[in-house]
Amino acid sequence: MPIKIPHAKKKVEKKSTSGKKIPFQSPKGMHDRLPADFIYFDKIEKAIKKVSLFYGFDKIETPLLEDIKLFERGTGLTTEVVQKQMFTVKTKGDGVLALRPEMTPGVVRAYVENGLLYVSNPGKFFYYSPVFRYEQPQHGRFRQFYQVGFEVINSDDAAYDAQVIIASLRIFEEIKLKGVTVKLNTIGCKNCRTPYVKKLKEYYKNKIATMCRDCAKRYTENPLRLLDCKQEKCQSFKADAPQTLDFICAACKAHFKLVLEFLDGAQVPYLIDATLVRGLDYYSRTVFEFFAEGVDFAIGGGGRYDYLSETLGGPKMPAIGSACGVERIMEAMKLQQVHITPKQVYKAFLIYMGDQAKKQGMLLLDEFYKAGIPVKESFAKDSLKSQLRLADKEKVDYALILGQREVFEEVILLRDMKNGTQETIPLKKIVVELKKRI
RNA sequence: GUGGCUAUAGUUUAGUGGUAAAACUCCAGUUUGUGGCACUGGUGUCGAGGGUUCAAUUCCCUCUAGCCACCCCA
Repeated sequence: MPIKIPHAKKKVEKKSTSGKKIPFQSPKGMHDRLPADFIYFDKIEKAIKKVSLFYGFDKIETPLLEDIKLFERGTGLTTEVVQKQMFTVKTKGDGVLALRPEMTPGVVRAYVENGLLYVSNPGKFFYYSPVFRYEQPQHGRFRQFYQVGFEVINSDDAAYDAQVIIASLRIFEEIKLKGVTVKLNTIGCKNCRTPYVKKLKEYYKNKIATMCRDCAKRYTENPLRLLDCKQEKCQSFKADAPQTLDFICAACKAHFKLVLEFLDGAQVPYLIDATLVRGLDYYSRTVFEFFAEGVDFAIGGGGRYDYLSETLGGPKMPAIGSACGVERIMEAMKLQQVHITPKQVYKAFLIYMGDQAKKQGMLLLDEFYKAGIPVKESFAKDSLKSQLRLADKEKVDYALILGQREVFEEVILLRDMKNGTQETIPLKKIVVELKKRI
Protein backbone atom coordinates (compact mmCIF):
# COMPACT_ATOMS: atom_id res chain seq x y z
CA MET A 1 0.00 0.00 0.00
CA PRO A 2 1.63 3.20 -1.12
CA ILE A 3 1.63 6.01 1.31
CA LYS A 4 1.25 9.47 -0.01
CA ILE A 5 3.33 11.95 1.86
CA PRO A 6 1.76 15.35 1.62
CA HIS A 7 3.70 18.52 1.39
CA ALA A 8 3.65 20.92 4.26
CA LYS A 9 0.45 22.74 4.82
CA LYS A 10 0.37 26.10 3.27
CA LYS A 11 -1.75 28.69 4.88
CA VAL A 12 -3.84 30.21 2.19
CA GLU A 13 -5.10 33.66 2.88
CA LYS A 14 -8.81 33.61 2.24
CA LYS A 15 -10.33 36.74 0.99
CA SER A 16 -13.86 35.65 1.59
CA THR A 17 -15.80 36.98 4.50
CA SER A 18 -18.29 34.15 4.65
CA GLY A 19 -15.97 31.55 6.15
CA LYS A 20 -15.47 33.29 9.46
CA LYS A 21 -17.72 32.47 12.31
CA ILE A 22 -18.39 34.23 15.54
CA PRO A 23 -17.35 31.90 18.36
CA PHE A 24 -20.64 32.31 20.17
CA GLN A 25 -23.89 30.44 20.04
CA SER A 26 -27.29 31.46 21.27
CA PRO A 27 -27.76 30.16 24.82
CA LYS A 28 -29.05 26.66 25.25
CA GLY A 29 -32.74 26.38 24.62
CA MET A 30 -32.96 29.96 23.37
CA HIS A 31 -33.36 30.61 19.72
CA ASP A 32 -33.33 33.44 17.23
CA ARG A 33 -36.58 34.25 15.57
CA LEU A 34 -35.67 34.99 11.98
CA PRO A 35 -37.63 37.12 9.53
CA ALA A 36 -39.19 34.07 7.86
CA ASP A 37 -40.69 32.87 11.17
CA PHE A 38 -42.60 36.07 11.65
CA ILE A 39 -45.29 35.10 9.17
CA TYR A 40 -46.38 32.58 11.81
CA PHE A 41 -45.47 34.60 14.88
CA ASP A 42 -47.27 37.71 13.68
CA LYS A 43 -50.26 35.72 12.51
CA ILE A 44 -50.79 34.40 16.03
CA GLU A 45 -50.37 37.85 17.50
CA LYS A 46 -52.88 39.22 15.04
CA ALA A 47 -55.28 36.45 16.03
CA ILE A 48 -55.10 37.15 19.76
CA LYS A 49 -55.57 40.85 19.13
CA LYS A 50 -58.64 40.24 17.06
CA VAL A 51 -60.14 37.73 19.47
CA SER A 52 -59.39 40.02 22.41
CA LEU A 53 -61.09 42.92 20.74
CA PHE A 54 -64.28 40.95 20.24
CA TYR A 55 -64.28 39.22 23.62
CA GLY A 56 -63.21 42.26 25.59
CA PHE A 57 -59.68 41.51 26.76
CA ASP A 58 -57.17 44.33 27.16
CA LYS A 59 -53.47 43.95 26.56
CA ILE A 60 -51.14 43.82 29.53
CA GLU A 61 -47.39 43.50 29.86
CA THR A 62 -45.47 42.99 33.07
CA PRO A 63 -41.72 43.03 33.78
CA LEU A 64 -39.62 40.11 32.67
CA LEU A 65 -38.16 40.01 36.16
CA GLU A 66 -40.16 39.76 39.34
CA ASP A 67 -39.33 39.19 42.98
CA ILE A 68 -38.63 35.50 43.21
CA LYS A 69 -41.06 35.21 46.11
CA LEU A 70 -43.94 36.10 43.83
CA PHE A 71 -43.48 32.78 42.09
CA GLU A 72 -42.51 30.83 45.15
CA ARG A 73 -45.73 31.83 46.84
CA GLY A 74 -47.89 32.12 43.75
CA THR A 75 -46.90 29.39 41.35
CA GLY A 76 -46.03 27.24 44.32
CA LEU A 77 -42.96 25.89 46.07
CA THR A 78 -43.87 22.29 45.35
CA THR A 79 -43.96 22.79 41.60
CA GLU A 80 -41.13 21.72 39.37
CA VAL A 81 -41.32 25.10 37.66
CA VAL A 82 -40.38 26.92 40.85
CA GLN A 83 -38.18 24.27 42.43
CA LYS A 84 -35.87 23.70 39.51
CA GLN A 85 -36.76 25.81 36.52
CA MET A 86 -36.30 29.43 37.41
CA PHE A 87 -33.52 31.63 36.12
CA THR A 88 -32.60 33.88 38.99
CA VAL A 89 -30.80 37.19 39.11
CA LYS A 90 -29.12 38.71 42.12
CA THR A 91 -29.64 42.41 42.48
CA LYS A 92 -26.85 44.64 43.73
CA GLY A 93 -28.62 44.74 47.05
CA ASP A 94 -29.56 41.43 48.58
CA GLY A 95 -32.71 40.85 46.58
CA VAL A 96 -33.27 37.97 44.23
CA LEU A 97 -35.31 38.37 41.08
CA ALA A 98 -36.52 35.62 38.81
CA LEU A 99 -37.14 35.63 35.09
CA ARG A 100 -40.82 34.90 34.97
CA PRO A 101 -41.53 31.22 34.31
CA GLU A 102 -45.16 32.10 33.62
CA MET A 103 -47.31 35.18 33.41
CA THR A 104 -50.19 34.73 35.82
CA PRO A 105 -48.67 35.80 39.17
CA GLY A 106 -47.24 38.93 37.58
CA VAL A 107 -50.55 39.87 36.03
CA VAL A 108 -52.38 39.40 39.33
CA ARG A 109 -49.71 41.45 41.08
CA ALA A 110 -50.05 44.20 38.50
CA TYR A 111 -53.83 44.16 38.75
CA VAL A 112 -53.77 44.79 42.48
CA GLU A 113 -50.71 47.05 42.58
CA ASN A 114 -52.11 49.44 39.99
CA GLY A 115 -55.58 49.51 41.47
CA LEU A 116 -57.06 48.13 38.28
CA LEU A 117 -59.71 46.64 40.50
CA TYR A 118 -61.30 50.10 40.30
CA VAL A 119 -60.78 50.42 36.58
CA SER A 120 -61.92 47.11 35.20
CA ASN A 121 -63.70 44.63 37.36
CA PRO A 122 -63.48 41.84 36.57
CA GLY A 123 -60.18 42.53 34.88
CA LYS A 124 -59.90 40.86 31.50
CA PHE A 125 -56.44 40.78 30.02
CA PHE A 126 -54.42 39.16 27.30
CA TYR A 127 -50.69 38.90 26.87
CA TYR A 128 -48.22 37.82 24.22
CA SER A 129 -44.96 37.60 26.05
CA PRO A 130 -41.76 35.63 26.54
CA VAL A 131 -41.29 33.46 29.62
CA PHE A 132 -38.27 31.49 30.80
CA ARG A 133 -37.75 28.06 32.25
CA TYR A 134 -34.47 26.39 33.03
CA GLU A 135 -35.17 22.99 31.52
CA GLN A 136 -33.55 20.33 29.43
CA PRO A 137 -34.53 21.55 25.97
CA GLN A 138 -36.14 19.22 23.52
CA HIS A 139 -38.38 19.39 20.54
CA GLY A 140 -41.16 21.84 21.44
CA ARG A 141 -39.52 22.66 24.74
CA PHE A 142 -37.37 25.73 25.15
CA ARG A 143 -35.80 27.83 27.85
CA GLN A 144 -37.21 30.99 26.39
CA PHE A 145 -40.59 30.80 24.76
CA TYR A 146 -43.64 32.95 24.19
CA GLN A 147 -46.95 32.45 25.83
CA VAL A 148 -50.18 33.84 24.56
CA GLY A 149 -53.00 33.86 27.05
CA PHE A 150 -56.02 35.33 28.73
CA GLU A 151 -56.80 36.12 32.35
CA VAL A 152 -60.11 37.06 33.95
CA ILE A 153 -59.46 38.36 37.43
CA ASN A 154 -62.00 38.79 40.20
CA SER A 155 -64.92 36.71 39.06
CA ASP A 156 -65.87 33.17 39.83
CA ASP A 157 -68.57 33.15 37.18
CA ALA A 158 -68.58 29.93 35.19
CA ALA A 159 -69.32 32.00 32.10
CA TYR A 160 -65.74 33.21 32.19
CA ASP A 161 -64.38 29.69 32.47
CA ALA A 162 -66.22 29.00 29.25
CA GLN A 163 -65.23 32.29 27.66
CA VAL A 164 -61.54 31.81 28.29
CA ILE A 165 -61.75 28.39 26.66
CA ILE A 166 -63.82 29.67 23.77
CA ALA A 167 -61.56 32.65 23.18
CA SER A 168 -58.52 30.37 23.12
CA LEU A 169 -60.23 28.14 20.59
CA ARG A 170 -61.03 31.19 18.48
CA ILE A 171 -57.33 31.90 18.19
CA PHE A 172 -56.73 28.42 16.81
CA GLU A 173 -59.61 28.95 14.46
CA GLU A 174 -58.21 32.28 13.28
CA ILE A 175 -54.87 30.72 12.43
CA LYS A 176 -56.56 27.78 10.74
CA LEU A 177 -55.26 25.10 13.06
CA LYS A 178 -57.25 21.94 12.58
CA GLY A 179 -58.32 19.23 14.98
CA VAL A 180 -57.92 21.18 18.20
CA THR A 181 -59.43 19.42 21.20
CA VAL A 182 -60.06 20.54 24.75
CA LYS A 183 -59.61 18.25 27.72
CA LEU A 184 -61.44 19.38 30.78
CA ASN A 185 -61.63 18.51 34.44
CA THR A 186 -62.38 20.00 37.80
CA ILE A 187 -60.17 19.60 40.83
CA GLY A 188 -62.47 21.18 43.38
CA CYS A 189 -62.05 24.02 45.82
CA LYS A 190 -60.07 24.19 49.02
CA ASN A 191 -63.01 22.82 50.96
CA CYS A 192 -63.57 19.66 49.00
CA ARG A 193 -60.09 18.98 47.73
CA THR A 194 -58.71 17.97 51.12
CA PRO A 195 -61.26 15.22 51.72
CA TYR A 196 -60.80 14.09 48.15
CA VAL A 197 -57.04 13.91 48.44
CA LYS A 198 -57.53 11.95 51.65
CA LYS A 199 -59.72 9.52 49.78
CA LEU A 200 -57.17 9.27 47.02
CA LYS A 201 -54.38 8.53 49.45
CA GLU A 202 -56.47 5.89 51.14
CA TYR A 203 -56.98 4.23 47.81
CA TYR A 204 -53.30 4.31 46.94
CA LYS A 205 -52.04 3.48 50.42
CA ASN A 206 -51.56 -0.24 49.96
CA LYS A 207 -50.33 0.19 46.41
CA ILE A 208 -47.27 2.31 47.07
CA ALA A 209 -44.97 -0.71 46.99
CA THR A 210 -46.03 -1.65 43.47
CA MET A 211 -46.15 1.86 42.04
CA CYS A 212 -43.31 3.54 40.19
CA ARG A 213 -40.74 5.47 42.18
CA ASP A 214 -42.05 8.83 41.12
CA CYS A 215 -45.53 7.92 42.21
CA ALA A 216 -44.27 6.97 45.63
CA LYS A 217 -42.87 10.47 45.85
CA ARG A 218 -46.05 11.98 44.51
CA TYR A 219 -48.02 10.12 47.16
CA THR A 220 -46.53 12.28 49.87
CA GLU A 221 -45.76 15.47 47.98
CA ASN A 222 -48.51 16.02 45.45
CA PRO A 223 -51.07 13.19 45.50
CA LEU A 224 -53.21 14.75 42.77
CA ARG A 225 -50.46 14.08 40.31
CA LEU A 226 -50.81 10.35 40.91
CA LEU A 227 -53.63 10.56 38.42
CA ASP A 228 -51.28 12.01 35.86
CA CYS A 229 -48.69 9.23 35.85
CA LYS A 230 -47.78 7.83 32.45
CA GLN A 231 -45.90 4.77 33.71
CA GLU A 232 -47.17 1.44 32.44
CA LYS A 233 -47.31 -0.20 35.85
CA CYS A 234 -49.41 2.58 37.37
CA GLN A 235 -52.07 2.64 34.69
CA SER A 236 -54.18 -0.11 36.25
CA PHE A 237 -54.43 1.77 39.52
CA LYS A 238 -55.64 4.88 37.81
CA ALA A 239 -58.66 3.18 36.33
CA ASP A 240 -60.25 2.48 39.69
CA ALA A 241 -58.98 5.55 41.49
CA PRO A 242 -61.61 7.76 43.02
CA GLN A 243 -62.47 10.54 40.61
CA THR A 244 -62.68 14.16 41.57
CA LEU A 245 -66.10 14.47 40.02
CA ASP A 246 -67.54 12.01 42.53
CA PHE A 247 -66.09 13.70 45.57
CA ILE A 248 -66.15 17.42 45.03
CA CYS A 249 -68.63 19.54 46.95
CA ALA A 250 -72.03 20.54 45.64
CA ALA A 251 -70.90 24.07 44.88
CA CYS A 252 -67.96 22.90 42.78
CA LYS A 253 -70.11 20.36 41.03
CA ALA A 254 -72.70 23.00 40.20
CA HIS A 255 -69.97 25.33 38.98
CA PHE A 256 -68.48 22.69 36.73
CA LYS A 257 -71.89 21.80 35.40
CA LEU A 258 -72.46 25.42 34.51
CA VAL A 259 -69.16 25.60 32.68
CA LEU A 260 -70.17 22.57 30.65
CA GLU A 261 -73.55 24.09 29.91
CA PHE A 262 -71.96 27.27 28.64
CA LEU A 263 -69.64 25.24 26.46
CA ASP A 264 -72.50 23.10 25.20
CA GLY A 265 -74.44 26.25 24.43
CA ALA A 266 -71.53 27.53 22.37
CA GLN A 267 -71.29 24.12 20.70
CA VAL A 268 -67.75 23.65 21.85
CA PRO A 269 -66.74 20.01 21.72
CA TYR A 270 -64.76 18.95 24.79
CA LEU A 271 -63.56 15.83 26.49
CA ILE A 272 -63.82 15.34 30.22
CA ASP A 273 -60.62 13.79 31.47
CA ALA A 274 -60.78 12.78 35.11
CA THR A 275 -57.01 12.29 35.22
CA LEU A 276 -56.25 15.84 34.14
CA VAL A 277 -54.54 17.79 36.89
CA ARG A 278 -52.11 20.60 36.29
CA GLY A 279 -48.63 21.32 37.37
CA LEU A 280 -49.07 24.61 39.15
CA ASP A 281 -50.16 24.79 42.78
CA TYR A 282 -52.68 27.55 42.47
CA TYR A 283 -55.21 25.80 40.30
CA SER A 284 -58.67 25.07 41.61
CA ARG A 285 -61.95 23.94 40.11
CA THR A 286 -61.86 24.05 36.30
CA VAL A 287 -58.66 22.93 34.61
CA PHE A 288 -58.16 22.30 30.91
CA GLU A 289 -55.63 21.60 28.18
CA PHE A 290 -55.56 22.09 24.43
CA PHE A 291 -54.25 19.60 21.91
CA ALA A 292 -53.82 19.86 18.17
CA GLU A 293 -53.95 17.11 15.60
CA GLY A 294 -50.56 15.63 14.84
CA VAL A 295 -48.75 17.31 17.72
CA ASP A 296 -47.87 15.13 20.66
CA PHE A 297 -47.61 17.86 23.26
CA ALA A 298 -50.27 20.12 24.71
CA ILE A 299 -50.31 23.43 22.91
CA GLY A 300 -51.93 25.18 25.83
CA GLY A 301 -53.72 24.88 29.09
CA GLY A 302 -55.12 26.72 32.00
CA GLY A 303 -57.65 26.82 34.76
CA ARG A 304 -59.08 28.63 37.72
CA TYR A 305 -56.88 30.11 40.37
CA ASP A 306 -59.38 31.30 42.91
CA TYR A 307 -56.93 31.63 45.79
CA LEU A 308 -53.84 33.01 44.07
CA SER A 309 -54.42 36.62 45.05
CA GLU A 310 -54.97 35.69 48.68
CA THR A 311 -51.93 33.48 48.69
CA LEU A 312 -49.90 36.45 47.50
CA GLY A 313 -51.32 38.53 50.32
CA GLY A 314 -53.88 40.36 48.21
CA PRO A 315 -57.65 40.52 48.38
CA LYS A 316 -59.85 37.53 47.71
CA MET A 317 -60.18 37.41 43.97
CA PRO A 318 -61.28 34.31 42.15
CA ALA A 319 -59.89 34.17 38.65
CA ILE A 320 -59.34 32.04 35.59
CA GLY A 321 -56.82 32.04 32.79
CA SER A 322 -55.33 30.16 29.89
CA ALA A 323 -51.90 30.11 28.35
CA CYS A 324 -50.70 28.65 25.09
CA GLY A 325 -47.17 28.10 23.85
CA VAL A 326 -46.58 30.24 20.79
CA GLU A 327 -43.67 28.13 19.48
CA ARG A 328 -45.76 25.01 19.92
CA ILE A 329 -48.60 26.58 18.00
CA MET A 330 -46.13 27.55 15.29
CA GLU A 331 -44.84 23.98 15.22
CA ALA A 332 -48.39 22.69 14.88
CA MET A 333 -49.03 25.12 12.03
CA LYS A 334 -45.92 23.94 10.22
CA LEU A 335 -46.79 20.29 10.81
CA GLN A 336 -50.29 20.80 9.52
CA GLN A 337 -48.89 22.85 6.66
CA VAL A 338 -51.20 25.72 7.41
CA HIS A 339 -50.84 27.85 4.34
CA ILE A 340 -50.17 31.50 4.90
CA THR A 341 -49.93 33.82 1.96
CA PRO A 342 -47.58 36.54 3.06
CA LYS A 343 -48.94 39.96 2.31
CA GLN A 344 -47.20 41.64 -0.56
CA VAL A 345 -45.57 44.55 1.17
CA TYR A 346 -43.61 46.01 -1.70
CA LYS A 347 -45.33 46.83 -4.94
CA ALA A 348 -42.33 48.57 -6.46
CA PHE A 349 -38.55 48.33 -6.58
CA LEU A 350 -36.22 51.23 -7.17
CA ILE A 351 -33.37 50.57 -9.58
CA TYR A 352 -30.55 53.04 -10.15
CA MET A 353 -27.60 53.32 -12.45
CA GLY A 354 -24.78 55.61 -11.56
CA ASP A 355 -24.06 57.81 -8.58
CA GLN A 356 -26.29 60.64 -9.65
CA ALA A 357 -29.23 58.27 -9.96
CA LYS A 358 -28.42 56.75 -6.59
CA LYS A 359 -28.62 60.16 -4.95
CA GLN A 360 -31.76 61.01 -6.82
CA GLY A 361 -33.19 57.62 -5.85
CA MET A 362 -32.66 58.21 -2.17
CA LEU A 363 -34.63 61.41 -2.40
CA LEU A 364 -37.32 59.58 -4.30
CA LEU A 365 -37.69 57.05 -1.47
CA ASP A 366 -38.49 59.96 0.81
CA GLU A 367 -41.22 61.02 -1.57
CA PHE A 368 -42.67 57.52 -1.51
CA TYR A 369 -42.42 57.48 2.26
CA LYS A 370 -44.45 60.65 2.46
CA ALA A 371 -46.96 59.18 0.04
CA GLY A 372 -47.22 56.02 2.10
CA ILE A 373 -45.94 53.68 -0.60
CA PRO A 374 -43.19 51.29 0.50
CA VAL A 375 -40.58 50.90 -2.23
CA LYS A 376 -37.78 48.36 -1.97
CA GLU A 377 -34.21 49.15 -2.99
CA SER A 378 -30.79 47.55 -3.13
CA PHE A 379 -28.19 50.27 -2.84
CA ALA A 380 -25.44 47.71 -2.39
CA LYS A 381 -25.77 46.39 -5.92
CA ASP A 382 -24.78 48.64 -8.75
CA SER A 383 -25.49 46.47 -11.76
CA LEU A 384 -28.83 46.77 -13.46
CA LYS A 385 -29.04 43.04 -13.87
CA SER A 386 -28.61 42.28 -10.17
CA GLN A 387 -31.14 44.86 -9.20
CA LEU A 388 -33.68 43.55 -11.65
CA ARG A 389 -33.10 40.02 -10.45
CA LEU A 390 -33.86 41.15 -6.92
CA ALA A 391 -36.93 43.04 -8.07
CA ASP A 392 -38.11 39.85 -9.67
CA LYS A 393 -37.48 37.85 -6.51
CA GLU A 394 -39.37 40.39 -4.45
CA LYS A 395 -42.31 39.78 -6.78
CA VAL A 396 -43.01 43.46 -7.09
CA ASP A 397 -45.42 44.65 -9.73
CA TYR A 398 -43.24 47.52 -10.90
CA ALA A 399 -39.61 48.40 -11.23
CA LEU A 400 -38.69 52.07 -11.21
CA ILE A 401 -35.59 52.46 -13.33
CA LEU A 402 -33.52 55.56 -12.91
CA GLY A 403 -30.39 55.84 -15.04
CA GLN A 404 -28.05 58.65 -15.94
CA ARG A 405 -30.09 59.46 -18.98
CA GLU A 406 -33.28 59.63 -16.96
CA VAL A 407 -31.76 61.82 -14.28
CA PHE A 408 -30.60 64.19 -16.99
CA GLU A 409 -34.02 64.30 -18.60
CA GLU A 410 -35.81 64.35 -15.25
CA VAL A 411 -37.84 61.26 -16.04
CA ILE A 412 -37.99 57.70 -14.74
CA LEU A 413 -38.89 54.39 -16.36
CA LEU A 414 -41.85 52.55 -14.93
CA ARG A 415 -41.45 48.90 -15.85
CA ASP A 416 -44.34 46.50 -15.52
CA MET A 417 -42.72 43.33 -14.21
CA LYS A 418 -45.54 41.08 -15.34
CA ASN A 419 -45.56 41.83 -19.04
CA GLY A 420 -42.23 43.61 -19.43
CA THR A 421 -43.61 46.82 -20.86
CA GLN A 422 -42.27 50.11 -19.62
CA GLU A 423 -43.12 53.75 -19.97
CA THR A 424 -41.30 56.98 -19.38
CA ILE A 425 -42.75 59.17 -16.69
CA PRO A 426 -41.67 62.64 -15.55
CA LEU A 427 -39.84 62.31 -12.24
CA LYS A 428 -42.18 64.79 -10.62
CA LYS A 429 -45.20 62.71 -11.45
CA ILE A 430 -43.94 59.24 -10.58
CA VAL A 431 -45.39 59.12 -7.08
CA VAL A 432 -48.83 60.01 -8.33
CA GLU A 433 -48.57 57.69 -11.33
CA LEU A 434 -47.45 54.73 -9.23
CA LYS A 435 -50.17 55.36 -6.71
CA LYS A 436 -52.70 55.27 -9.52
CA ARG A 437 -51.52 51.84 -10.57
CA ILE A 438 -51.32 49.98 -7.28
C1' G B 1 -31.38 16.90 37.08
C1' U B 2 -30.50 11.40 34.89
C1' G B 3 -29.53 8.10 30.62
C1' G B 4 -28.80 7.58 25.16
C1' C B 5 -28.01 9.28 19.91
C1' U B 6 -26.04 13.06 16.75
C1' A B 7 -22.86 17.39 14.90
C1' U B 8 -19.68 17.98 7.22
C1' A B 9 -21.41 24.78 2.92
C1' G B 10 -27.17 29.20 4.28
C1' U B 11 -30.38 24.34 3.80
C1' U B 12 -30.86 18.89 2.95
C1' U B 13 -27.43 15.22 2.78
C1' A B 14 -22.76 12.07 0.54
C1' G B 15 -17.77 10.77 1.89
C1' U B 16 -12.59 9.74 3.68
C1' G B 17 -6.37 8.30 8.60
C1' G B 18 -3.19 11.76 3.43
C1' U B 19 -5.70 19.54 3.33
C1' A B 20 -13.60 17.51 1.05
C1' A B 21 -18.68 16.21 -2.57
C1' A B 22 -23.81 16.75 -4.65
C1' A B 23 -28.48 19.18 -4.94
C1' C B 24 -31.03 23.57 -3.78
C1' U B 25 -30.06 28.59 -2.04
C1' C B 26 -26.87 32.81 -2.24
C1' C B 27 -23.22 35.93 -5.07
C1' A B 28 -21.16 37.09 -9.80
C1' G B 29 -20.63 36.60 -15.01
C1' U B 30 -22.56 34.89 -20.15
C1' U B 31 -19.80 42.16 -24.13
C1' U B 32 -21.91 47.29 -24.57
C1' G B 33 -28.81 50.12 -19.96
C1' U B 34 -33.35 45.27 -18.60
C1' G B 35 -35.54 40.08 -14.38
C1' G B 36 -37.74 34.94 -14.61
C1' C B 37 -35.11 30.05 -18.23
C1' A B 38 -30.36 28.11 -19.56
C1' C B 39 -25.02 27.98 -19.15
C1' U B 40 -20.24 29.12 -16.48
C1' G B 41 -17.77 30.33 -12.14
C1' G B 42 -17.46 31.71 -6.80
C1' U B 43 -18.54 31.21 -1.47
C1' G B 44 -16.51 25.63 3.50
C1' U B 45 -10.48 26.74 9.18
C1' C B 46 -15.92 19.14 8.22
C1' G B 47 -19.47 22.50 16.14
C1' A B 48 -15.11 24.15 19.80
C1' G B 49 -10.70 22.68 22.49
C1' G B 50 -7.16 18.96 23.61
C1' G B 51 -4.83 13.99 22.69
C1' U B 52 -2.90 9.70 19.55
C1' U B 53 -0.29 9.93 14.61
C1' C B 54 4.70 11.62 9.90
C1' A B 55 -0.46 13.11 8.86
C1' A B 56 -7.09 13.71 12.11
C1' U B 57 -12.96 16.13 9.21
C1' U B 58 -12.22 10.67 10.06
C1' C B 59 -9.71 7.35 16.08
C1' C B 60 -9.83 8.87 21.64
C1' C B 61 -11.12 12.54 25.59
C1' U B 62 -13.46 17.10 27.28
C1' C B 63 -16.78 20.99 26.30
C1' U B 64 -20.89 23.13 23.67
C1' A B 65 -25.33 22.59 21.06
C1' G B 66 -29.40 19.77 18.85
C1' C B 67 -32.50 15.56 19.22
C1' C B 68 -34.67 11.18 21.96
C1' A B 69 -36.29 8.75 26.66
C1' C B 70 -37.20 10.00 31.80
C1' C B 71 -38.86 14.23 34.56
C1' C B 72 -41.88 18.17 33.70
C1' C B 73 -44.66 21.32 30.98
C1' A B 74 -46.44 25.68 26.86
